[in-house]
Amino acid sequence: MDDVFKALADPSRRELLDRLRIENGQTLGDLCRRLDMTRQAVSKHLAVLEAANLVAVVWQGREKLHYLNPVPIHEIAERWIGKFERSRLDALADLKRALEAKPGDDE
Amino acid sequence: MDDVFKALADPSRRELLDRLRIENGQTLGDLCRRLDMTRQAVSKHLAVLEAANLVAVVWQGREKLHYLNPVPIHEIAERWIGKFERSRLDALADLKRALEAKPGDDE
DNA sequence: ACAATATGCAACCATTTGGTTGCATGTCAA
DNA sequence: TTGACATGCAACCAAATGGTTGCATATTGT
Repeated sequence: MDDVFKALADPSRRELLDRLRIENGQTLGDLCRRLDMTRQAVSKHLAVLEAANLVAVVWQGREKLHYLNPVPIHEIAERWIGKFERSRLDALADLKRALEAKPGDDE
Repeated sequence: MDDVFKALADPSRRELLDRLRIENGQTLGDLCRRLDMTRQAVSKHLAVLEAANLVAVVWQGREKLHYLNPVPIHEIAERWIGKFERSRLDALADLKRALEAKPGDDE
């Protein structure tokens, strides 16, 4: 799971995922267009995304097609973010209480 | 928003958030216990979390109380992960189709 | 006043990261 | 077959990251 978080931490990689979300199954070359980076840089980013299992790859002759795999993101949403969502309002209440309590300590 | 992703990318920092979720309003010292790291290391991580607005801080004398702020995580869930959840099944279908199409190309 | 406690700040270090350039390899099309 | 195209691999580099140690500062309790 750490791989997924790490992969999502980079804006360029999130951009790549966004592009695949808009048009799935693009090649390296496709993804390079208008992405102010070298092909090799993009290639490295894609390797990270592959390692995190966020994109799957299908070779078609000399072309490598990249497909978005939404499963890991879904799992993070379910298992990790979900936890925080559940305690969200409690945490906000704690915060509010703490912020109100201290400054007016001197009554 | 990038700050939030970057902050969430580190396991130690997610651990810290987890601890605050379990018990909100802990001090630096509290958070250091059983966290195999120097106080300064923990302090740096907390600084990153503060910068990302994921924890809020209330000074109480010489103690610094840390409170979880769930808002940024909520926003990411809503605005970013939500997008991918929405196109989730389509992407899975694309993937499946691509995987099935190529290997059995030779019919 | 003073010692203990809770924290901050700065310098330093090793490793990782994001990027580059150069060259090699495999596939398609004429 | 041969040239153009799509990609991979490796070396290299600067900057960011995660961690340390040492010292400074502020607050508390006796």
